Amino acid sequence: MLVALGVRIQGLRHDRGLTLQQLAEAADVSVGMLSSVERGQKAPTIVVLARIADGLGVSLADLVAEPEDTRIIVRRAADQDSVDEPGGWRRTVLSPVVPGVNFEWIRTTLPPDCDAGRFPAYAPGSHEYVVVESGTLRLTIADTPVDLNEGDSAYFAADVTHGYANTGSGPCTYYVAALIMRARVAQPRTRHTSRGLRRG
Amino acid sequence: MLVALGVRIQGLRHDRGLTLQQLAEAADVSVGMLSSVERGQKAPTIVVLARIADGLGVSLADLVAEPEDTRIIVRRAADQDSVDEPGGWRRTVLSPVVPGVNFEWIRTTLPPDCDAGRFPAYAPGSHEYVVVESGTLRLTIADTPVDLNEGDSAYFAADVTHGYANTGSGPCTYYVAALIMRARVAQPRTRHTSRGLRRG
DNA sequence: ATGCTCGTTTCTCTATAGTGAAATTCGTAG
DNA sequence: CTACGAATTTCACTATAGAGAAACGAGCAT
Repeated sequence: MLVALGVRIQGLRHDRGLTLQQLAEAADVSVGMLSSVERGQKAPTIVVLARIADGLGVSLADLVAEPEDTRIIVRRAADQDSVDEPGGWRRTVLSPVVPGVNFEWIRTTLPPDCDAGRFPAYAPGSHEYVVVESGTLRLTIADTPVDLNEGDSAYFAADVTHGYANTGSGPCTYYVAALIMRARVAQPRTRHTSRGLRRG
Repeated sequence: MLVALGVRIQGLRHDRGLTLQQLAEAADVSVGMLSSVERGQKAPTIVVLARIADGLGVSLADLVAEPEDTRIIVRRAADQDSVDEPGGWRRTVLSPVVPGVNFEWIRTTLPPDCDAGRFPAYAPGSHEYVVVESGTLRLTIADTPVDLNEGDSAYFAADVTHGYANTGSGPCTYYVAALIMRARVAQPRTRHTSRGLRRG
């Protein structure tokens, strides 16, 4: 875990063509410390890690996030998951499942006067973007209703319950792009970290 | 900066109804340390911060990410930036600018046989998603061309040069959703410089 | 009040993060 | 092969993170 962070930092440094001392100066961290961190031999405090991130021009969150590996994924129209829900509405998932990325892109068509129901609150930091292609969509964020017409777009923080409904007399088609943060709920506690035997 | 992290941790702990000792046990961290961290009196190393994040059931990246403040942003169709480029193609930016979120959602229409040109490589970790609404789109990732027809969607890592072109005889309309990572190039220390994002 | 429990803070002490400079490796030129 | 400059690693030392337990303080019952 430490070495992974180290190689990640080193990779970013090499990408920018920086030497240890250059980055050390830019990040206001000693060269030796930087070297140790890159090789996973020392665990930096968040303050120095934040300085390193700043020196690299990335956010601290970016540094600790797992790196991306997949390169190109194409989903043909025929391969896309189209779900015809009982209520007469149709959803098409446009985005592929990419490990480490919590992005979903969905095209939905609702028949006239149809309520797609409410969705639960996602973890803090989740966002959703909506664009209406045709028709009228009533978006309800927590308890606040917003009416969107053709061409309107909206953004909202998705950490509250939210619902979609077609309030018009014709069908309504809209796109939803969602960045969902994952939040694990109180796992039975991993015991793989039985630290405490190294203290004398 | 440290106190901000502290109150954030404390808030998450209170949300879960945990006491210092409960979280300390769940996170395998001493109570005193946890207390100090919550009040910003000590700077934890990433290993203990990772354990704390684990105990809270959130990812390390979630912990260090700035909290979201904006709640709902609506952009009416009339307010959206529609740019008619010289080449005869039209771009509409659907996503609003949200601080801290590097997400852009754009609808583009290209006239027949039009090349929208190539875009530079973004920072590692950047992604793009594409959906073709109508027509035929030739996507070029690095040197790999991919042809997308109506309804096809694609994902690719945007840290290489990439281009869009309409190779068909009719107009082509497509959506691009982009998560762009920011990367600064070796500035002379501190001072958070701007972050200019733009996307075609 | 007195005693009890729960939650938090403070205390002591050891392990280690972090610095600055010397030592080492590694190209590359002479 | 030797010399030299740049990049990285090792070394000695100081500051502090982190564990463990004691001390503090707020309810709450008797």
